[in-house]
Amino acid sequence: MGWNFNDGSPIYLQLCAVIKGKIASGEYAPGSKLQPVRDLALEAGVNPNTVQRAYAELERDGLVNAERTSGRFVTADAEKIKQLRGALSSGFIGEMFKQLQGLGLTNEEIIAAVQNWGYSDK
Amino acid sequence: MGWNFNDGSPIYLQLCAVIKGKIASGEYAPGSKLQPVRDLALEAGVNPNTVQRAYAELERDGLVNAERTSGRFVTADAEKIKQLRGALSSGFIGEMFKQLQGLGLTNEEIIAAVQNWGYSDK
Amino acid sequence: MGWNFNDGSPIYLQLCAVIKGKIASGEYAPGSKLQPVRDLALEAGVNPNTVQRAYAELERDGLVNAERTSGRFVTADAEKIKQLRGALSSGFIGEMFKQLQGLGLTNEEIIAAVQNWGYSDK
Amino acid sequence: MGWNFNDGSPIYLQLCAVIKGKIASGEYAPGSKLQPVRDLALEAGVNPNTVQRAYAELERDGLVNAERTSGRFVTADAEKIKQLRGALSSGFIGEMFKQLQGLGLTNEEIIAAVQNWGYSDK
DNA sequence: GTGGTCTAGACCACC
DNA sequence: GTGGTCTAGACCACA
Repeated sequence: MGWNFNDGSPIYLQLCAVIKGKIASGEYAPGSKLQPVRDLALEAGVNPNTVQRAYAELERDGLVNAERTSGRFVTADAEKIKQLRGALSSGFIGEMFKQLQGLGLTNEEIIAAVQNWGYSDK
Repeated sequence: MGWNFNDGSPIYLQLCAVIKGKIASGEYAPGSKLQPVRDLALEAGVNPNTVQRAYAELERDGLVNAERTSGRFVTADAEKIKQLRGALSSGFIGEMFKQLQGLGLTNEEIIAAVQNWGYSDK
Repeated sequence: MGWNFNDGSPIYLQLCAVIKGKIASGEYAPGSKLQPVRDLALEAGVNPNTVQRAYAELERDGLVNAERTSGRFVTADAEKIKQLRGALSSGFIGEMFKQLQGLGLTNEEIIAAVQNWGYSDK
Repeated sequence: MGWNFNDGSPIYLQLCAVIKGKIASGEYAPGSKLQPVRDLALEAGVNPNTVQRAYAELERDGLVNAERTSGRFVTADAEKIKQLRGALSSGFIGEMFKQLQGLGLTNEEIIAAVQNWGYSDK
């Protein structure tokens, strides 16, 4: 897997974002165990402290729970995950609206274009 | 204007993208003069050759025309600009679909979410 | 091989033209590997960037494909090469017509002269 | 008029070629007076000796005659001019055949292509 | 070792 | 002063 961090924002936030995506999509199943800090740090080529910080962030959001002796686990709370999905979706949709509004399209035009795309295209 | 280049992709392509956006949105009006290569290079803090390359790319796309001694100008061809808007819109929309499909949403759910977002507005 | 650049037009375009000729004639077979940028630069006595630019031009035309780590290859698309042959032929023929029309010959006279030349052979 | 000399061959030969073209096409009418050496040298931005040499070459070919006191004149011999036209035409046609043969076309294919071009195209 | 990008700085043609 | 081209040399990603 390619862990690339090159967009200028803090690496720990980029890590968070990627992990959130995997949780939201189910790639990291509810209740499953996350990689140990050191493993992920090695795999991603970053400092373990950076991973620690990312995990802490996710913990604060209630998306992962730390079990002192056995590692960290994705929350089993389906509601939490559903909320996360909603938040991420909202973010992507909002970003799209922002861009298209910047091009001068109205919300109505945007919605029409999205419908068009979604029904006709792959 | 903030010219930030920090996302890992080639600078000349990022320059292209930004300028395309400005042309598509009308911020750079059809037929108007673009900044001279050296000026933009100075302003963006990059080498003039890099700007040259970006402009050359846009010229190949037919979005700008170089007039040997007087500078470069945004195309006055409204059709070209319309096509550009379409292409950019499509790109943003497609990106959103890709992200949301990655989260496990169907196209129908995506469209519904977009409608929701667009009508309640941000 | 003699790489001479002395006709006033940009070197990278002359490079393009020569290489196109070799591709069209089959001297560079479809799918075969092109010389690495640095090799050709050395052989032709020009800067590697100039060769790079020529190759990029050919790539944009779809005549060569770059494989990141293993080099550039002539397209294996026979149709592309056939089109190239057509374009080059057309160019040479058009040039001849232009010259002979400039001498005051009609198209009919030109065609007759060409037939004459072609059958008696040189 | 743009007198450009940048193809690597001796300038006096390039001058000859251009002047021959003008004589053959009738732009320089039979019997008409040629520009004085110094005028042409000035206009073309070359050394008068170079023009002198070009004129001498044309004189040797019998295409211009020097009248010691009044200047040089295009030959009035229609046959000479006709021959010149033939020679130039032959040269252009031969060049085209060479190029297209180099692309792998047979003489028959070349003739067919020329007919095609001459009848259909502009 | 391959292609790809970037910089720094030069020269040219044009007007 | 404008765009266009070229050189020299550097660094990066990839494998």
